[in-house]
Amino acid sequence: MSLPVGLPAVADSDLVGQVARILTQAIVQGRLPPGSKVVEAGIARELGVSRAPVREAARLLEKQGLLVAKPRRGFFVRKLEIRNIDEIYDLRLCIERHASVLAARNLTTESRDALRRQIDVLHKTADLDDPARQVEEDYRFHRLIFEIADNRRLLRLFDDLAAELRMVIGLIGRLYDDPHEIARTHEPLLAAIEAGHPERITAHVDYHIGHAWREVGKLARELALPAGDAAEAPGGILIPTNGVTV
Amino acid sequence: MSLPVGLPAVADSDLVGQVARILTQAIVQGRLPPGSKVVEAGIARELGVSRAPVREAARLLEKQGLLVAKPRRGFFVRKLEIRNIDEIYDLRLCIERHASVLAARNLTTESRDALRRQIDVLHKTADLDDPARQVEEDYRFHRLIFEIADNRRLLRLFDDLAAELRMVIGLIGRLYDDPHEIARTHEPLLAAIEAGHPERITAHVDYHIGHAWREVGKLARELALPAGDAAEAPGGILIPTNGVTV
DNA sequence: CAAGACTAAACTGTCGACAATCGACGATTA
DNA sequence: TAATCGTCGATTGTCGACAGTTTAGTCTTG
Repeated sequence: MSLPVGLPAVADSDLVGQVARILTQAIVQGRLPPGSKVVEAGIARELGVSRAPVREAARLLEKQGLLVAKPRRGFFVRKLEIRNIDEIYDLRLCIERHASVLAARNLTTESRDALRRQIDVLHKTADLDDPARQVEEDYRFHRLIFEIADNRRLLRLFDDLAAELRMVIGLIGRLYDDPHEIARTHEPLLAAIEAGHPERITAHVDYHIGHAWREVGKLARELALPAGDAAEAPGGILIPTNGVTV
Repeated sequence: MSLPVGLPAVADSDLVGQVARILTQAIVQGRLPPGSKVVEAGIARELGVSRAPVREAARLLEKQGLLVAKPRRGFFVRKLEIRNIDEIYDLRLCIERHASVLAARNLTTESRDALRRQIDVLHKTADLDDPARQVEEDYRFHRLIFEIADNRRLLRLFDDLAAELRMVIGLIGRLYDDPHEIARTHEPLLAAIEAGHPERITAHVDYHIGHAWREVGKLARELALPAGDAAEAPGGILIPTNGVTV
């Protein structure tokens, strides 16, 4: 009768997922720089697979916003423009406020401890002089908040945004000169969440994210990234206005 | 030399996009009911294309949340669970507050008039006794707000959410008994946006969306949709914690 | 020397094919 | 009788191929 003995749960072949992860990594780490072309056959050969899974993975990344598809020309790594950065941070600010308030509402002793532990990790990591790791652990903290908020769509959205943000940060370089600063600024945020006052929470999120936004924006402008007000890519699948046939 | 004669913009071959739109329509209109299996070969045959574009389109819809992919089993229309509805409305409330405030900030006489005209359209549509059309025009109004907010990511997100919402509404049936009610409730919202007070705006959005949320939730519970707290689908592509090699 | 025409290579979009796997159904066994 | 096993059709995952288009490079021409 098959006792529910544990769970080896064999690894799915799932080439598409793997390719998507690998591509994401490559983009986020800057190995595929913004604007560069993603040649399907090249990726396929390099990974030892055929083009079909690569295309499907590329489509996913396109929907996620890391790639842009130009018909008959292929996929390109999305270019970083000031406008993109502003859009990303604007959206992030919007959802992180919300997630933080939700997290406060759902906060348990365990989840609170998890957040505290993560702040400790941030402090410890600060001594390592490993910017990539620092970014990673920072991401972990904020992701925790979204996990506690307990809305899977919100979490997915954050992950998608985070991938783009990593691209930005990777390109721009380290964010703070003092890595301990990064750790310290999380404490009042957590305090506000523990206190549970929505206004205080959003104020702290605004300060926290807004600071990063301004910093990144400043650096981006120094690097003279294009503004990018042009239409760029038509984007998502819009539901056309058709005479519904229900 | 090709004078830049604007705009026929021939329908790109772009099979993937077309298939995605068609599939979206079918799902939203309930022709592919929640939980049903999407057989690649079947769709392909029916549309007269091969499986490759169908798969790519399905992957897009998966990322969008309309489909769920079970490895080695195929794609299934996402089941409607109470939890999904709550997540969708929660996220929608979050972004629509934000978009409305942004829209107020960006409001011009033209965009204001566009919103007013759309309310007129809503009133006119109310006499037609065409629920599908009513939903369509309602969607238009809210989409306008996101367009005015002028953040492409926000807009795309709204479109994605809207597709899921249509599925919900299509399944649950008409939302209001009095279609004029739906039109009237937009007026104070627009008034608040014109006034430009963030607090008043969010309050009105909360009321407006919250009302729909409660209505839909009530109907969903009457239909005894499953709660769906189970893990369901792992979801987005997470960036694994790897030793970065920069 | 620069602008344009032409050619060849590279690449995308799409297709059909094949092996591996899943699910159902009936046979087998305790 | 109920549970397990084996078989078979249906379906997915993946691949290689081919036509049409884009791109890069070369050659021509004013």
